[in-house]
Amino acid sequence: MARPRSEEKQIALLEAATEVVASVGIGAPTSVIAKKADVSEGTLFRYFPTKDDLLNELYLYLKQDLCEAMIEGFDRAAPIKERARTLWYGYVDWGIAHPTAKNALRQLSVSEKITEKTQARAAKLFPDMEAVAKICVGKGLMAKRSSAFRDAIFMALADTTMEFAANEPKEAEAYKTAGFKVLWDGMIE
Amino acid sequence: MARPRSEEKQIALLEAATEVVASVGIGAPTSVIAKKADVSEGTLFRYFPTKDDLLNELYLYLKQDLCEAMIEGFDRAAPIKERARTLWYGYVDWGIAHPTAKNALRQLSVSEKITEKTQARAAKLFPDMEAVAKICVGKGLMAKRSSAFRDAIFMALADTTMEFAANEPKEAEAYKTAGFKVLWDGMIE
Amino acid sequence: MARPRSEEKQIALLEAATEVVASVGIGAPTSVIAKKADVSEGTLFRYFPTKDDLLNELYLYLKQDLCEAMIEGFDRAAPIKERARTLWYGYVDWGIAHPTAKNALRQLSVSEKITEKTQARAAKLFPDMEAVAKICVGKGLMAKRSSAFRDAIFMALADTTMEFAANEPKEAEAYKTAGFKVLWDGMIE
Amino acid sequence: MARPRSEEKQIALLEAATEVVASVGIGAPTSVIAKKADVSEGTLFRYFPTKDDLLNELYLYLKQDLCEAMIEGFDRAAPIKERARTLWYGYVDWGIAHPTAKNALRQLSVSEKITEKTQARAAKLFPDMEAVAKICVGKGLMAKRSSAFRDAIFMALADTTMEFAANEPKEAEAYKTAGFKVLWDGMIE
DNA sequence: AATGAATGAGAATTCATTCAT
DNA sequence: AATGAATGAATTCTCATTCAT
Repeated sequence: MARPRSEEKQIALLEAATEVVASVGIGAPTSVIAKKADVSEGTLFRYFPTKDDLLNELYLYLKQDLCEAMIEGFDRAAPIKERARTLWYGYVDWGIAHPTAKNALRQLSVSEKITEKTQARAAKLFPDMEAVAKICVGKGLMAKRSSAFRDAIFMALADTTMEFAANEPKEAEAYKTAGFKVLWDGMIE
Repeated sequence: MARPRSEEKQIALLEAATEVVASVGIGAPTSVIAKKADVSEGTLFRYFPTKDDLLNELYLYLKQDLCEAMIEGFDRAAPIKERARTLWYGYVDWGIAHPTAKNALRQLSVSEKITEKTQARAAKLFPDMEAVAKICVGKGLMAKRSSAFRDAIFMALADTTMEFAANEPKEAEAYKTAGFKVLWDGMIE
Repeated sequence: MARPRSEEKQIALLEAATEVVASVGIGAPTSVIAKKADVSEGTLFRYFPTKDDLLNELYLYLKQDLCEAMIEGFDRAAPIKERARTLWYGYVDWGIAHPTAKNALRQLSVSEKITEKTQARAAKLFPDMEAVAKICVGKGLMAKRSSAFRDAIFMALADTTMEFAANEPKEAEAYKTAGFKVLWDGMIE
Repeated sequence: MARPRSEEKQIALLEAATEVVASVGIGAPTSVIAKKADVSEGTLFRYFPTKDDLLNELYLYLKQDLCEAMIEGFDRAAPIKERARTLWYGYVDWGIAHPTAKNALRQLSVSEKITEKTQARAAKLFPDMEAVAKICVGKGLMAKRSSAFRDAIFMALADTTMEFAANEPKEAEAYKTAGFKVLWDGMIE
């Protein structure tokens, strides 16, 4: 990936892509993204040599943001349930606060365009979570499953929860509580 | 009098579409689908006037199959946990047995192409599940949430479970058990 | 051209074609014409081996109708101006009475699909007119021009006249009178 | 900064379209037009977003050319018959000199593709004609008809005349004289 | 470095015509 | 003879990417 100077433009492109991908999906034309970023069609390809590159970078960019939101306020010294709850709320609240980002992320996640490599890089963005999850659910039936499975369950529950919370804002708090209960009671023996 | 329209071809098209959508996603070219179904491009449009129509029909076709698999062996008289388990295994096992179908269904589910109308028709395919789910989790915290939320949680967990079970067939049984535990312990108070 | 039995169907097809061509133009799908004629798609091609054949036959069919309308009430013994007027009103009134037929005819006339041969056959449909026109304008400047030119002028004026008369029915009579005046005063020295 | 959009190409496309539309009609494939203009298919759609847009622009382009030819040499101070004759010859001679343009214009005129808006824009191209026509035939029977009718008669006669003049170049002058006579004697009381 | 014009390989869809029934 | 399902070439239009300026 060439590294042309203006980081500003790079971010403008990623933000534009977030919006367009969220609303139109992976099939979003690069020209539309460029226009929304206030950048010429050609310039997009100076920052991201390929549309697929753009999508992969976008995936990382969004994951990054999400992860930062999740660790915020995380206290290694807190009791285990508290730590789990912090992560849970960090995740769910981020999704509610950034619906387009969340939607774009979902579109990217199911698309075949995100490479293994990108997924690997994404995992490294948040090594803490790995560790935390391990500690959180070190006992019980789940302990024997891979951490990937636990993460996936966590996310599946959180995704569902944020979806409903976003749709019915008045019930948001209730959904979040209910979702966390499923997670906790289900995963801890 | 003329050659009768063959259901065979319609199914060939749906099966072909399943495979192609599973591997390429919603953007799958109709030409590829037609070729895989061993049918001319024009014929595809005789059976499905529009690509979107094809996708919507495919969604119903797959949901239908899934639902049949789920109710199989369902016994209204069985104890509640047994009924839940039947549905759970029906769902998860179908996904493991038909990975491309399951994948295609996921692609369709997140795409904006599936109309409200289609979703309504799909819901009618499986009224039992509604009822069952209501009975299963009539108590506890979840009782206060909408049944849609419970369904969504069910599916989210099952999707995740089948994903892992399909990837590591040797561990399949363990994943299924673990997944069901999360569902049951999490949802029942 | 094969001559399958039912003349009824042949006419149904021509009538259907008239309507469809009038409203959609030469590009009208044969399938639409067949459906409007209450005949199968394949059958159309038993009556007219080719779409172009259908269009050419349609041209003749409409011209025939028009010509019959024109000669009606024609009196060889009447004074020359009267004869011209009869033709004029025959033509213009036909156009007003059968707007779709007239429109279809116009579409066909400008299309490149009508062959020389068809045009020749059309000319023979109405040999009288030839003769009449010759007599009508045997003197003056026009006498030296080809009869084809006179016919064309006649039709150009009549087409224009019927167009306006059809659009403003209340003024129809006035347009017809005005149009005939141009023809007569212009062509007779 | 980037390559400027070349008016040259736009004109090449319009000229190509003129030829192709003249010979094949409105159904002319955009691919053929693009190739004849020595431009890629994609480029055609950069200059004219839609085939219909191309056709409408072509209509204006040709009308423009025709109108310029008509006003050339027009002298407001000349006697009325002279003014009418100038327009007449301007029109007819243009048609004879540019047979393909004339033919394309006819095809466009009868097609349903030319919008009201385009027709309005075309009318503005040549406000003089309106005025002149009014003066020319301010008296007599025609005075009571709408100017649109007079214009239409003018054009119908001129179209017919140029058709014949173009086909028999040796007789061109005679046809033009004869045609003008019909116009003049017919329209002036 | 940035621009946006140019490209051409597809994409979805239509339709005249053929052919099995 | 009639039907209408099947075909596939042709059509309009889109879009990622390249390249002249």
